[in-house]
Amino acid sequence: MPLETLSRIHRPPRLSEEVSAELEARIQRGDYAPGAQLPTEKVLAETFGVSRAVVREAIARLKADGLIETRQGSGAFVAANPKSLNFRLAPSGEDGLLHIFELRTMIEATVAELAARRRNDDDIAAMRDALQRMDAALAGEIDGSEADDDFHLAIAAATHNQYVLRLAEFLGRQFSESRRIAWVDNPRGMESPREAQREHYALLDAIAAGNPAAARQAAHVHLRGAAERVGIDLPTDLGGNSVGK
Amino acid sequence: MPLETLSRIHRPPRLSEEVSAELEARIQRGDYAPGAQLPTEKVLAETFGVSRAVVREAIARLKADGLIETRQGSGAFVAANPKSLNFRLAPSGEDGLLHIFELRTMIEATVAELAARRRNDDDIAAMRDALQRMDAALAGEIDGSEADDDFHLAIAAATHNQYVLRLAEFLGRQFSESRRIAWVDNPRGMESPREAQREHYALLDAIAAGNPAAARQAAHVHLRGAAERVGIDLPTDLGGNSVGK
DNA sequence: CGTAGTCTATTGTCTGACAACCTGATCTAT
DNA sequence: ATAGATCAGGTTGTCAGACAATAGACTACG
Repeated sequence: MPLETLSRIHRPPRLSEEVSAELEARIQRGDYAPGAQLPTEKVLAETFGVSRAVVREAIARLKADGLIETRQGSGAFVAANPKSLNFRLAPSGEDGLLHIFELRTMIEATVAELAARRRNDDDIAAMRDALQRMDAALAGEIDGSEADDDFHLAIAAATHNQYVLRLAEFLGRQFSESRRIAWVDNPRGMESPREAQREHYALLDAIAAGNPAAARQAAHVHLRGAAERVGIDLPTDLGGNSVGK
Repeated sequence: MPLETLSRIHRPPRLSEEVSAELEARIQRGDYAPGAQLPTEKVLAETFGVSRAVVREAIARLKADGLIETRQGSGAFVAANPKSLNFRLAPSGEDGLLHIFELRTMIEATVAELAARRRNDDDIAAMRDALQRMDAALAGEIDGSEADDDFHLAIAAATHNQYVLRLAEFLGRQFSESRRIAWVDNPRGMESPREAQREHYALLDAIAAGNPAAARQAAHVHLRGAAERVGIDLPTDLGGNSVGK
């Protein structure tokens, strides 16, 4: 058995993926300028030595990513704006984590405020359930991060706006990534989840009471606390803190 | 030319898109549980009454989105975590556009508030430049949407938070999509860009003056105006409107 | 009981063809 | 001569059928 076979174990050949990767590289490299027309599928197939079906799948993938768009009868074109089409949060630079916490604070405070105005009994029940599962996790010393996510998603769901919920889901995934990073940098922060849980209940109470200002404030307190637990001091100019004054 | 042709202008039929949308709906609805095996391409093709090539393209798209994964010789399976891994804004349902405007209002108001606290002279100059280019576009009856985007991005940049800026860029692209859809549904909205421009200058003034509450308020007024111009009445519970009281 | 070989089902790829559509050139009528 | 209609070629979208590559199950044999 040649070594090549072994290497293929974790690198199974997918022609369409190779083609789409090559095309993406050419676009990012600027070989095909934004708005320019790509070679025809026929030409691309001959260029890469594959069938037109493979080229079509590769193009379909790039089309799904928003990098190119096709017009029947006309051709395929590089998207006008091939900037960062994917939104990923990778903490980079001195203020990376700080800026991520700022963003999260802004979003969650606004979401909490709206949730306080629109929540119904079912929404509150979902939040309370998540927190109780987190209590159980706390008592059993097991992982409660999933219940934590569920709590924040329940708040977003309480806005009764599908796009707010989807943005919260999207950002939640990105944040859980940075949360892991913050955790390895400062494991101490994970030792005081009970403090976070108190803040969670304060936030729940404000939303349940239908007090938008208090909900916004509680979200700020929680996020500020979460930031401090990983050694970050949030600036005071994010708004919301002055609401209670 | 039949009316049907006109309606197709903003609803071109794409079989693969219909199939992928239907499959995605079924997955989100839970018809296919996470980790479960999908019907074979052959079966799906017969079910939808299309060719296998169409089904393959639909699957390729969902695969690119991370919703499903395929194994040659085995089958296609729903991803273990079939939440919306990608964040797309496609207005769907009765309140689609309304909810999108709500989200945009929440984000932009918060961003404007922070920008009012952190902007420096360069930031203000960038905003003013974008608005002046929009004035020129207005006078020449040409497209000013790019300058519009630049203005909103300049506000996001004034927060001096890289992630806020990137989120604004990301959402801006998604919004420009829905803006086109809103435009074909209600072209009248584009006939009063001067009104929007006045709101822009009010927003700029508030940010330049360093007045966070006024900036938040101005952002709300602007977004409410933009929504009204396409025939949407935003609810009054989004916050911000009570700041001035 | 276990193992190797076989067999079948499924996805990946190829080929060829036709349909739908766009673009530009040509033609025609005013 | 100009504007609109018509036509031809090219491009993407879709279809149909076939074979290759792979995975899983089944069977026969030791």
